Amino acid sequence: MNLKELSALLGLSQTTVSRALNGYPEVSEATRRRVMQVADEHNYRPNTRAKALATGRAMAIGHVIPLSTQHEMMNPIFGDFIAGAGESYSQAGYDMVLSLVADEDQSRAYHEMFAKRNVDGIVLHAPKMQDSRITMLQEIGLPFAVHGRATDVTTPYSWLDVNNTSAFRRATDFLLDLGHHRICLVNGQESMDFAFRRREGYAAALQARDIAPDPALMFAGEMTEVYGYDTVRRTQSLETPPTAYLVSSIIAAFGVRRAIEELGLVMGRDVSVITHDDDLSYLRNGAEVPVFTATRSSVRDAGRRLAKLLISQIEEPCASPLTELLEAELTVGRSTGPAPHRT
Amino acid sequence: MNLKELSALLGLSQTTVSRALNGYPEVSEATRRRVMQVADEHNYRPNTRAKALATGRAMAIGHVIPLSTQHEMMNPIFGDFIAGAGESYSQAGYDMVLSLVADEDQSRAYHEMFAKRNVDGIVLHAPKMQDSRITMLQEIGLPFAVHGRATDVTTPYSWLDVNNTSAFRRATDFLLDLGHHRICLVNGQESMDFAFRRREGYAAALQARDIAPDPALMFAGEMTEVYGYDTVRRTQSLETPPTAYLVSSIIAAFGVRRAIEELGLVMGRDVSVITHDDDLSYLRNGAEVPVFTATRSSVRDAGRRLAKLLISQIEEPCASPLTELLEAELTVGRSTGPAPHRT
DNA sequence: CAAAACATTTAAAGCGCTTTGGAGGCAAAA
DNA sequence: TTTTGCCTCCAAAGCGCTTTAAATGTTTTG
Repeated sequence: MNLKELSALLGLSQTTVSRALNGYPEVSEATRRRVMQVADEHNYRPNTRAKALATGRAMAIGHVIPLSTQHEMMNPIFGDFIAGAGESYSQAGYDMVLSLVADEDQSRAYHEMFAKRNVDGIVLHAPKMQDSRITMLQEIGLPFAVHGRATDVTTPYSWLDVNNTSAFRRATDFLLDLGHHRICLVNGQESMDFAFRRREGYAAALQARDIAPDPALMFAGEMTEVYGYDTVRRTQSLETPPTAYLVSSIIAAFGVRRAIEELGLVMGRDVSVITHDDDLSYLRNGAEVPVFTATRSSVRDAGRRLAKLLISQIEEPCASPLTELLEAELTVGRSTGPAPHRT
Repeated sequence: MNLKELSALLGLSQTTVSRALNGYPEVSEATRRRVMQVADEHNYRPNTRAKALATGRAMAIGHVIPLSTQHEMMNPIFGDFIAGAGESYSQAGYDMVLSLVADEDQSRAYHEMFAKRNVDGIVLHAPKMQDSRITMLQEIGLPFAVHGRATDVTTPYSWLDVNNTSAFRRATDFLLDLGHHRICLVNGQESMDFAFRRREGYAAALQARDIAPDPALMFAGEMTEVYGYDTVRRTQSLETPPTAYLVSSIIAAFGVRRAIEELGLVMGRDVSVITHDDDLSYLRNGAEVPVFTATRSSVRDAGRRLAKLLISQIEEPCASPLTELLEAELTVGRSTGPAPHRT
C-alpha cells in the first residue's frame, strides 16, 4: 500500500492525504479522521526512503564502531549504551544505523556516512585524549555528539560524559578516610580519555594529602577478569602491598575479588575494593546491598541522554553545542572497610 | 556533490555516469576511467535514499531487539554477535539498522519495518521454543533469518544455530566418563530454545547411562554471576552434593567458581565445572590453557555467518531456506578432573 | 556507396513521498 | 449583486537516483 493507492481508495489527492497524515492544518478534521482510519485499516506506512528523499531528513542516526578496538568498544558497556540510545531514538521516531568498520577505514566511514546521506547525525564512541575524529566531523559538517570527551580538543562540540575525575577523586578520598594509604589503581587503557581522567582524580586525591603516587601501584590495561586477578596477585607480593584497590570496571573487579579470596584474605576487612560500576543490566553489583562499594553511573541512562541531546542538536542545527556532565554516585557496599593495622 | 552536478562537470549525461559507476557494459572503458577518476576526486557517493528508492533495495538489514527481555538479549552475547554480523554487512555493502522496541510493540515493529521498507531483511534474535514471530514474518513476507531455532515451529525457515544438544550431551558424557554421577545443570531460562536444547542433551547423556535426572540438580535462570554463585552454595549444602557443574554461560561460571573457592574446594579436583563459552572478545576463558573446560562456539563467528546467510537469502529470493548447524568444540581446561572418591 | 550492424550516449519516465502555487466553493462583507 | 477572504482540496514539480527506449556516431558488410 502506497500513497497513490491509498489516496485513490479515498478518492482524494495525494497532497491531501499526505497532509492529513502529517498533521498539517489545511485539511478538515472530518477528512483527517477518515484518512487516518483508512490508513490504519490498511496498515499504511510511508516508505521511509521516499520520505527521506523528499524531506532531506533520513530520520536515522549512525554509530560508527571501530572493529579493531573491539576489546575496548564492543565490550559489555556497548550493549547497554545502545539499548539506552535506542529507547530515545524509537521514542523520537529515529532509526539507529550501526556501521562496524576496520580501524583504518574509520575516516572514510565518516565521510561516506555524510556523502551517502543515510543518517542525520552520528554518535562518537570511546574518544581518546586527542581524537582526530572530532575535528574531522566538524570539517565534514555532519552533526555529532560524543560519548565522553577528548581532553586535548579545544573547539567546542556536543558531548555527554560522566565526571570521571570527581568520581575517582571521591572514591580515593573515601579510601583515604578509611585509613588506606597504599591504594592500587587498576585502570583502563589510559589512551582512552575516561581512563586518563580517572587517574587524574586518583592522583589529585593523593596529592591533596601529600601522598606521592607510587608508580608500582598504578596499572592501565584492558579491563578483563584476568587483568584484575593478575594485578592483585602481583601487587600482593610486593614488600608493602596495597590495602585497597580502585578498579575501573566491574569485570576486572571480579578478578580482583577472586585473587583476594584465593589469597585467603577477606574483602572489606583485609583489603578494600572500590570499582566503577556502569550498572549493566546483566552484571548487577549484587542485590539489595551492593557487593562492591562503587562509583556508579548507568551507561544505559547515558545512552538515553546522549541520544536525546544529539536529536535536539540535529533538529536545531544553529544552536551552540550541548554538553552534559553526569555525576557518578558513590554507593557503599561490603567491599570496603577501615585499613587493617599492619606493621 | 550529486549525480547531476557530477555529470555536468564531466559533460556527460546522468545515465552514462550512473552506468559507468555501476559497472554496466554499455560504456567505453575510456569514459569509465574518466568518470571514476573525477568521481573519486570529488568524493562522490550516490545518495543512499535516492538509490534505494530507485532500485527498490534498501541495502540494509534490520535487527529488532526487544527491550524488556534485555537481560536475556541486550546481554554480553549481543555485542559480539553484532560485531560479527557487522563485518559481513560492511563487506557486502549493507547497513545495519537496529530497532529497540518494547516487548509488546514487537509485532508492530516487524510490520512497520516491512511497510516502511527501510530494510531488505531482518535477523530474529533469541527465539523461544514456540516463537510466533517466525510465522508472523513469513506471513508478512519479509526475508529473515533466525539466530537459533524454534523447536515447535515446523514450517521451514532460514536459521543458524549451534548444536546445543550435542554440545551439552558431549559435555555431560565427558563428566560421566570422569566418574561424575551427580552433575548439576546451571542452565539459562528454559523458555529460550537454546536452553531447552541444552537440557535435552544433558538429559539424554544421563539417560543413556541409566541415571535418572535429579530435579534438585537442574536449574534454569538468568545467567548472572550471582546466579552461578547461589546455585553452588545451595547445591553444596545438599545431602549428596553434586561433584560437577554444567554451566550455560561463562558469566555464571565465574559465580560458580567463586562459590567453590569460597567453600575451600578446588575446582578441577574437588568439583568439576564445564561451561559453555561464547568466546566473547572481552571475556576470554583464560590465556593459553583455558581456565574452564568448555563447549566453545564463537558467537561472533555466528554473527558473521548468519549475516552472510541472510544476505544470500535476500539476493536469491526464490531459493529455499538456508540453514547452518555449528558444532561447538569441547576444549579441555583446568576445571575438570576425575570425580573424587567420597563415601 | 548505401545498408546494416554495432558501439556509445542521451532524454525522459519512474521510484513514493513532500510541498509550492493555485483552483474551486462558500460564507461574510460591501 | 459583486467582492473579499477563508477553508478545502488538487495538479504538478522536485528530491537524486536507475533504467527503458531511442538517438547518435562509427564500422563493417554486400
